[in-house]
Amino acid sequence: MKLPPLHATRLRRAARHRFGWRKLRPDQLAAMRAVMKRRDTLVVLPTGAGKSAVYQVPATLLPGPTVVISPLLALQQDQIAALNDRDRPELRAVRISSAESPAQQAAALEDIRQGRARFLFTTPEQLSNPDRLTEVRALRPALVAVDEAHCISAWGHDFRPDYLALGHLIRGLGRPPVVALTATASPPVRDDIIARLGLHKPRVVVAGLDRANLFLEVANCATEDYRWRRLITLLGAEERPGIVYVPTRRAAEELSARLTTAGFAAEFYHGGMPAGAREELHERFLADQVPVMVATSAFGMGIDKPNIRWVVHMALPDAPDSYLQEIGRAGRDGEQARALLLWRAEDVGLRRYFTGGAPDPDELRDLAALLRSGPLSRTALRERTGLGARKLGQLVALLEQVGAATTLPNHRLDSPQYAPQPVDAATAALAEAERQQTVQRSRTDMMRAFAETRSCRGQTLLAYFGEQMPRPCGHCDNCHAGDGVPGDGGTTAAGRDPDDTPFPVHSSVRHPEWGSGLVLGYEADKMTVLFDEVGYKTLSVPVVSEQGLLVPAGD
DNA sequence: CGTGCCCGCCATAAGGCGGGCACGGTGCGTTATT
Repeated sequence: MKLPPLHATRLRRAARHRFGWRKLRPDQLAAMRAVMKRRDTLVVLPTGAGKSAVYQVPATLLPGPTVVISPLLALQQDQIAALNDRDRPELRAVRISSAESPAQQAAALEDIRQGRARFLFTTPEQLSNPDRLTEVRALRPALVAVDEAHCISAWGHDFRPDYLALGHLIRGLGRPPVVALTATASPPVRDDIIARLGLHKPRVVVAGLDRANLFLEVANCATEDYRWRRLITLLGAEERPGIVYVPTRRAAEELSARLTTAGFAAEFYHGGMPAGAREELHERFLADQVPVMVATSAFGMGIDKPNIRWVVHMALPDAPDSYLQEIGRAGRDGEQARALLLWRAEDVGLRRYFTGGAPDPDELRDLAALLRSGPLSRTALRERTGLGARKLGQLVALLEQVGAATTLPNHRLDSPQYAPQPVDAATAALAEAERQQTVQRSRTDMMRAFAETRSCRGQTLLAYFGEQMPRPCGHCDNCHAGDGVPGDGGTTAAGRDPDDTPFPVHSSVRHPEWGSGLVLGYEADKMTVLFDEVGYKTLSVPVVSEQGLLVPAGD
C-alpha cells in the first residue's frame, strides 16, 4: 500500500500561490516531499526543469530560513533577483559575499533574523570563515540547498578547496537537512557528492536526462578547415541564438572575430575577461542581443534561456558530464534544437594536459614533513616550499585524502595525530593521484567513444550516466542513418534479447585485472562498466559471455 | 599531448625546415593601489 501523498497538497498550494507555478512534475514533487520530511535529497534534473523550485517551495513551508550555497556570484544575482521580483516577504532573498560591504552583510543577517527575508545565499568560501559560520548557524537554518552540486566533485580537489570541506561546514551549521541539486551527475559524481556532503541515506531523484527535442550529431573532422566549414554550414542553416564552445580563451577571441568577418555576428566570452564585461555579455545574451556566443566552458552555468537553438562544440569535451550539461542548454522551450560535436583526435592532447601529470614524490614528501613541524598557513607553506598556489593546493588536497594533512578551523594546515611517515604519505598520495587521473582519463575515453560510436548516441550517452534507454533515441545522426529506427522494436539495438545482458544494470561485477565495478548499461553488443580503480570501460558482451570475463560481486 | 611561434641554419639565393619553447580551463576572496 502506498502512503497518502504527505505534504503534496501543501506543496502544490505553495507553488501556485507563492510562485504562480500551476503544475509540479512528479519528479519535482517527489524531491520536494523528501525535503519536507527533513530527508537529505540529491536531485539530478536538467537545467530549466525546475530544479530551484525543489528547494524554494519547501523553503516557504519550513520553520526557519534556507541557506543556499551556490558557486558563482553572477548566478546568485539572477536567482536572488528572480525571488525578490515577486515582492513577497516570505520569498525575500539576501546574500553574504565579497560583493557586499560589511554593513550590507550585517543588514542581510538582521533581515533573516527578523523574518524579513527567508533565503540566505552564500559561498563555501564565506562559510569557511569560522566567525561567519557561527553567525549563520545562529540563524537556525531549516534547510541547506547546495546548488550546482557537481562542483564539489569537479572543483574540490584543487580549484576551490573550500568545496572539499563543505560537508564539515554544513555540520558546523547545526546540520539541517541538505538538498543537493545538479543538472548532470554520473554515478561516481553522485557518490562523491553524497560522500563529501555527508548526506545520510539521501533520496536520489534523477530525471529527464534524455531530451527528445535535441538532435545529437557528431562529425570527426580530418582538418581544421573542415571543422570551420561544418560550423559555417550550420550557421547558414540555423536560427539564432546559439553557443559555440571552444577549448581555449584565445580560440574564443579568434573564432568570434573570424565569424564576424565572415558575416556571422558573434561575441566571445571567457574567464579571463573583466567581470563587468562578462556580466554585460551575459545580460545581452539573455536579452537576445548576442546571436552567436563563442565561449569557453566559463559560459553557461545557470544560463536559463529557453530559445537557444543549437550548441556546437569545436573540440572534444573532457567528459560526457560536461558535454551533457553544455548541450542541455539548447532547446529548453521544447522546440527543436541541435547539438553538433565537431572533433579531432588532436583535441585529446589538451584534455591530457588539463588532467595533469604525476605529482613529484619529493615535493609531496617534503610538504608532508614540513606539516609535521606544526600548523602553517598556505602563504607560509608557499614561502617555505617555493610552490605556486595552484600546485600547493593540489598537493595539500592529496595529502589530506591520505590522512597526512588536515585543515584547522583557522585555515592553517596541520599534520594529523596519526599521520603516516612523510615517505609513506608521499607514496600513498602518488597512488591516489594516479587513481584520480586514471578515472579522469577514462571519462575522456568515454567522451571519445561517444564521438566514435556508430550506434544510437542517446543510448550511449545515457549508459554513461547509468540510465537504461530501452529503445534507440530516434533523435541522433546514427538513428537517422537507419541503424535502429525507434518504435519498430525489431532491429539491431532495439531488439536485444534479455539473454544478451548477462548482468543486470547497476549490479556489481568483478574483472580479473580491473577489479570491482558497476554495470552502467548496454547498447548494441557493448556494455559499459565503471570500475573503482580504472574508471569507465566499454566491453563487448559476446566476449564477456564467452570468456567469462566478469563475475558477479557482492555489494 | 599538440600547436604555434621564433630563431637560426643552410648557402647559387631564397625560402623552407628543424629545434626549442611557451602555452593551454573553471572562481571564490583579499589586498594594494589609483
